[in-house]
Amino acid sequence: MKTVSTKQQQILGFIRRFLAEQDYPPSLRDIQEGCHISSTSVVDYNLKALERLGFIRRHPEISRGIVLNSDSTIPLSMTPVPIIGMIAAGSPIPVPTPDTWDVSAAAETINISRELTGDAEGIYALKVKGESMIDALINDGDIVLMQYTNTADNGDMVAAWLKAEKEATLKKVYIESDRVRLQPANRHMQPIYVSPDNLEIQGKVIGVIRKLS
Amino acid sequence: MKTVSTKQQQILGFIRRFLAEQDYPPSLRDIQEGCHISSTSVVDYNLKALERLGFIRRHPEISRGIVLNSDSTIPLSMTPVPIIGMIAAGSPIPVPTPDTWDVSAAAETINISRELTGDAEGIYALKVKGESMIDALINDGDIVLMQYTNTADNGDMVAAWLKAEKEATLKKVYIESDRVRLQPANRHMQPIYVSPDNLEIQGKVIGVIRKLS
DNA sequence: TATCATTCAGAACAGATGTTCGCTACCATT
DNA sequence: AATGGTAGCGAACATCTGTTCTGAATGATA
Repeated sequence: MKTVSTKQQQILGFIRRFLAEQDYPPSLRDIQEGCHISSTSVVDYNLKALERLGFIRRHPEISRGIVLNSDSTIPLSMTPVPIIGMIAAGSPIPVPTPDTWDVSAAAETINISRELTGDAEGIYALKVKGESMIDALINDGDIVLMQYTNTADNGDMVAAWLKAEKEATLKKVYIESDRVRLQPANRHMQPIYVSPDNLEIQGKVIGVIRKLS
Repeated sequence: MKTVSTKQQQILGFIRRFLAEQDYPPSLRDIQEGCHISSTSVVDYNLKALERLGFIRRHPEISRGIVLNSDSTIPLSMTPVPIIGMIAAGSPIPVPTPDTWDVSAAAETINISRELTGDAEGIYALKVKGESMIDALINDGDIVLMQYTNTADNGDMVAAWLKAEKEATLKKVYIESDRVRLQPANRHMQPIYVSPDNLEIQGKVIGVIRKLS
């Protein structure tokens, strides 16, 4: 393993935050809890990796003997984004809570270049389950980058929940006089029309990532 | 006890140094060794005092959970000086070693305002024993502030060791053609003359402190 | 499928570390 | 001399904390 994994980035970020807040370094168990890691051995394992990669220095047998190396800053060009759950046609869309913002609280994260995320807050990701989003040009296994919002401008691609149909979908929204047009990204497919009352916008899609092998 | 004792200043200084060097706070035992304190309980005792006085914050039951408060800097106007021994007419003058420079290594220290010490390094103190220095206007129990040096300029008050007489004395030195004049601070008293070979200058007197109750 | 490296889980261990307690020493005051 | 507060000593204790070990998933590779 030559590159720093997302878990290691979480740990690194946690140490940095802990240091800023407490003014003393965290213990393994502090990191364990803070990053929701199951065992101290896993923390140790990853800290060793981080040390090997030169991000931190450790003082053996000394409590809280973790020192951040000056160059341990995660490149600003990348930012970890929490993957807060799955999105599928038939199941409710996971909604981020203030807690899930925290990268260290997420079970899974993905590193996104700043070019995609910008500087915005409230970025999270959903993993697409099933092929129901095909008409949005989104396939099974894709990662959808979301920006938290309750509203949307015309033309925005959003994650929408259709209350009556109990269906999640990714579409472009166009607000028309008394109804909302949900337009598939695939221009050859037909839009659907829903009443504003039936629509719940769960977030704005700001990107899609497809990892093929 | 409303004021911070010299031992507490030592501890404070040690914590600051340790933090600067290691980037993580010291344990009680680190402080114990670093300040040559006999028991961790004494460290704990003084840390509690320091916390009460607002110099530090402590996180109970957390290893190295010591945080310096921002205002915990020892006032620059004061600097602790090690008292490395006694000076008496008939006994050799204690000579400072590189080890004794360290305030935290000294058995006793005294806080001196910077007006007296200046910014110089190699400052130490001697406690005067006996009344043999009366002619230097120095009494029993006075503290003599010394600056480490082997040489002296004309007119400097020095701690001198007369080899032949096996005598320690505090006098002003004036180098004359082939001899050295040792002039008492008290102008009414007569100088003595010694050969340069018979003279060992142990340090320059830069101040005298007399504590009268 | 078989194999190997990576990552993790869980537990146990040993050492590091903060806390506490009874006792002593010193010093100023009564 | 008696007293009380401050400071220190030394040891014991409980917890915190880094380390280690065995075994199990997991994924990539052949």
